[in-house]
Amino acid sequence: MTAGKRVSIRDVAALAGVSLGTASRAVNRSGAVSPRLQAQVDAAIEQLHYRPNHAAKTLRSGSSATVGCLLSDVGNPLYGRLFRALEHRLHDHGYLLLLANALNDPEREVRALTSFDTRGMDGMIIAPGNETHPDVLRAVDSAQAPVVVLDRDLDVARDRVDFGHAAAMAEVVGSLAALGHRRIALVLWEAGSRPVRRRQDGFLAATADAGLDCADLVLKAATPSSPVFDEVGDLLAAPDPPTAFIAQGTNILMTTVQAIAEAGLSVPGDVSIVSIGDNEFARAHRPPIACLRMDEDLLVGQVCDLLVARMTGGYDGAPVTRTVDYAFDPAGTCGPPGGR
Amino acid sequence: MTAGKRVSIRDVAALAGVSLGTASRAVNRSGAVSPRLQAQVDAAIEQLHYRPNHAAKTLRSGSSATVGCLLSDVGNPLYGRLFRALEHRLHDHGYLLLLANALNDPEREVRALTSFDTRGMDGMIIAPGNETHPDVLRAVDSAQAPVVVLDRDLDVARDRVDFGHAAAMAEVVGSLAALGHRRIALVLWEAGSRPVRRRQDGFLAATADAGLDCADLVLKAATPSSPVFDEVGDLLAAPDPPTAFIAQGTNILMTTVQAIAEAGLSVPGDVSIVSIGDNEFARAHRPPIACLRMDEDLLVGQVCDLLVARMTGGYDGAPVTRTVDYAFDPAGTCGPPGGR
DNA sequence: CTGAAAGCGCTAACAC
DNA sequence: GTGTTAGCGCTTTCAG
Repeated sequence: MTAGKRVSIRDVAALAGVSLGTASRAVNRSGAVSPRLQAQVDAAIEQLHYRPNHAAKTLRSGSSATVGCLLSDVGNPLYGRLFRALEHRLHDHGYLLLLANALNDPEREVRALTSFDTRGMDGMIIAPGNETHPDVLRAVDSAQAPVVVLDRDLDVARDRVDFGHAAAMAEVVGSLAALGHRRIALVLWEAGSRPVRRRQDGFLAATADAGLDCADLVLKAATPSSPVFDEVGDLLAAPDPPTAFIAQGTNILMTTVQAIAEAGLSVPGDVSIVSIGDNEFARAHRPPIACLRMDEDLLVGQVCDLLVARMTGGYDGAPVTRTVDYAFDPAGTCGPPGGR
Repeated sequence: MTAGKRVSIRDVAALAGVSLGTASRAVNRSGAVSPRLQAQVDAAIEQLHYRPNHAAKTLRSGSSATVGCLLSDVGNPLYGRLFRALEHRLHDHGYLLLLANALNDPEREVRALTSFDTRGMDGMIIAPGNETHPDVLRAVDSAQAPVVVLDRDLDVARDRVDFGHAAAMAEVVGSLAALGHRRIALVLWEAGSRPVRRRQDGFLAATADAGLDCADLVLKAATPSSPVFDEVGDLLAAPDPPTAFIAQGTNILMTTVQAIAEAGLSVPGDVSIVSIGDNEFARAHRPPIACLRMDEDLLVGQVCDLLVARMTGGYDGAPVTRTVDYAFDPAGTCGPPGGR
């Protein structure tokens, strides 16, 4: 709203009666400046309402103090919370976060990646939905800045932070099997990406290990927001129905719970249920639904440590992969299979 | 990952055998360039993998092609979806969106605002939680770029887009009263900000207009994620209990529904329920919960039209305020009060 | 239609 | 400690 010409560091230097260089050093508190001159500069800044021009700084210094974040959709609370945590953490290191929702569209993913590159991001945190699309791979590969790939199987030489999906499935299945369950269902959504793939593989391996045959109990919804009401109902009405459900995502979890209730079954009396990931619904449910929990701080810490080390030159060796595991507490909605 | 010096437009010009100016015009398709030279430049771009440097462009041209977005929390799906829609729309106009979550902390809000200013945002879309904090007001007021304030009562001379909360409450209350309800409860969370304030005021006005006295039926949770299970239960157990609930936000809605079920009441047989805002839970519920719906496209359209007009100089008159109304369909969970 | 030249605001050498 | 100077890569007059 304030009119008039934009004030530059030159104006500050002039008003403070110092040189350009000293003004710059004073503004950024880089290099040593005598207390007197520092005070004069501070006063001038205050008086003129001086704000450094970020574009000029970026151009000259080569660093934008910005990290690009490519996610499929912050409309999904999981990603929303992740972004918020990343932002918080990176802010402490002096970085701002630029967010791009690519909605799993390869074109948008490429566009976001090149945009990050063009804008001179100091680093990128990415979880593209298209793990094998050549254009996406090329864009990731040719990025100038360090990249951390988040739980995706991209065939590029980049740092990664993966979720321990298989271990999590093993733990849940083991826990349910120990309670006496022999028919366990896994309900997730159809997607080509790592999390779903690994969960399914892990589930099949874990059930096989436990001597169970549950391959017919893997249910796939078309999208994360497709209701699975009818499918779960059918499963429960079929001969030899599941006595436990592992459900991924809020919507699938909700419609699974609805279908169980509709079938006249109680939780956990008749049927046990486990949510992959924590969410509001699981917490609000009575009793609270047993969850595979991801420690957000731990996750974000791993990602940021890796990225910051690269950005600050603290590490420039071969790409590394870190795995972050889920924690599981069967309390609440897991119990012995009901006597039906 | 590619090593070597960053390629500049100079390199492109040199390889294409044209001058700097022509290269720039060709790259941006600004000004007229002969087809022959255009082709040569295009070839050089391709060959060198040239990417324009955004900082330099911004510095020189004075426009960053970026819009700053200040929200309280994208972890809240409502805001997540809003951001996604804004991003989509503004992208069509050539802008990228920078997101800052301020979590209703005035310090972070000021920081985000000055950060936007420093970085030369072409525009800002803001919904600060602190509507009266002097530092926040000053920061909003002194921003260089056009600002659209989203559903907040900020005392600054800026464009605004407000939600029609009072009209929405009038419609819902009218609809419930017409069904025969005389005891209607409003459950929301304690916050100083416009949406809650306007809803409460609108509700009280609408119930008074309908000749109802429901002032004792306004329930406030401490935070959007505080369960209201017990409070709703108490309300239902009290003499002259409500026969209808209007609930704001997923978590409050869920715990309200839980409490109703726990009290042995059915929806909508005994008790009617309306959700302020659409969400996954409301959709997954059987029957689907009646919602006050905000047309996201309409909302985002209003915001972006206003902002884009300002940014492109299409409008520079006095600040304007637009109101976007909710749509309400009582189907699903609204019916006549139950015979208890 | 094309080329030459100026400079956006800042930092980082380099001298003093 | 402080001042001077040279650009970072780009757009944009201004001549031709």
